[in-house]
Amino acid sequence: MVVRRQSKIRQAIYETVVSHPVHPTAEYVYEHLKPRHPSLSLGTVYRNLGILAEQGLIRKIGAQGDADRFDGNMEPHSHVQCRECGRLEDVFLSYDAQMDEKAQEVTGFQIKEHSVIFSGICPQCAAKEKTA
Amino acid sequence: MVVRRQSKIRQAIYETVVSHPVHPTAEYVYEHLKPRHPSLSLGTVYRNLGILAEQGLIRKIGAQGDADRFDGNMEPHSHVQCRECGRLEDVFLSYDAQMDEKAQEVTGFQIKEHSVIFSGICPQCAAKEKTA
DNA sequence: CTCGGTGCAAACGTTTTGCAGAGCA
DNA sequence: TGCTCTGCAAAACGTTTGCACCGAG
Repeated sequence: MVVRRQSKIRQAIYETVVSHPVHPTAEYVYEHLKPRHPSLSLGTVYRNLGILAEQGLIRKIGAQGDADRFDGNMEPHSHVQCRECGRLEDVFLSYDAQMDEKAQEVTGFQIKEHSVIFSGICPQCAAKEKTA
Repeated sequence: MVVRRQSKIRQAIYETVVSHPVHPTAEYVYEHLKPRHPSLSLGTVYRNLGILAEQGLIRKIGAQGDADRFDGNMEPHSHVQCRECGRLEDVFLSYDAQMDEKAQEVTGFQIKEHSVIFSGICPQCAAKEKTA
């Protein structure tokens, strides 16, 4: 597992994650690619998502919910998750490096980075609640 | 499942989470209580952790790793997680409510709160790395 | 030709759930 | 007594892994 070869499937998986701003799960990527790659197996999707994340080409998001979700946008940014429907979206706010310094002082850890997840209600679910 | 009764086991589970600042998993709580409550079952631990979280008495932490972890400290605070050993600790920094306002403007979500997770290397693992 | 990648299926660890019986109010 | 809670076991769910074959370099 040292020198990686180029595989069509891995490329396709990568492109799926990058071009789908919904922050897909492995299952989602699998379902998306299955029609054009009928022989694709779910294990391969998991393996490649892991490899891509390890190589720093995509990122695994630590969100609430059952399945891991992936993000193809590597610019530092945060996420919002809807409490009702689980929808996960990007939030572009400037990265506050001072927080890392403060946390380092307080904890004694060598802080590398931080991630922020906002939690709330998305516009669609807010509209539904008014109806109900 | 509407009116809750008081059960000794739920009380014991709650106290375990509150008094163990390691942010225990369900498994941890189970192992901790098993000696004094030999009939305890893991399913009951999961059920009660879910109930306690739903009631706002404890909090489920969205950290990296296999098993869910719980926190009995309900004051708003953040967490650091060690990349090496997975250790999870509290970080007390003042809550920045302005971030919620900004995120609300940017996303259109009704933001209720945000959580911050720092990632880095804990002092113990940093020491080990020097040795290696 | 070699070694990494893939498909398949079995296995794993975590969490949920259906059920019958126990226990709190 | 009525309804919740518990223990148990099975199963659901997401994810990982062993293996034999396939395919890129």
